[in-house]
Amino acid sequence: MSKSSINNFSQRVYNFCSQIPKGKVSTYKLVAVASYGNASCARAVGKILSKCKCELNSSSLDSLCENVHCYRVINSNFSLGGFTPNRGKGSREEIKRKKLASESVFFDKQGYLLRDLRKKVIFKDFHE
DNA sequence: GGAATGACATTTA
DNA sequence: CTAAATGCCATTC
Repeated sequence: MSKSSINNFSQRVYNFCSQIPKGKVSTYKLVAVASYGNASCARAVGKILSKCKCELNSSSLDSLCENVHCYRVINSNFSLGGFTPNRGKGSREEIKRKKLASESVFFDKQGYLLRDLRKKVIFKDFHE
């Protein structure tokens, strides 16, 4: 019951996230606006993406994330956010940064998107 | 149906 | 920029 009613939400979240092109990133807020109409459900978006099977087995770092592009979604304040609050080397946040760095999207040592890139790599042009 | 949860956002200090 | 407090909402227990 609780699933079939608003399940479109999860569908849209995955759909829009897969629209983010390589070399660009978006935010939970923008995904929320695109999939729900406003940013109030940004927190729910994160919960959905947390289950996009981004389990990183030490064997294969490049997992199913490639299909969902969930690592291309960052916080609205341009910080990496997401993946896990656990910081330090070897953490998932580190891997998220590496993945984005491989697409020329760099973050400073504090975990914030470089200012020069903020108006260039933010993707917001979602479509149905 | 209700309480707890979380890869968030905004405001204030 | 950091930190704390408050609001938000789909999902989960």
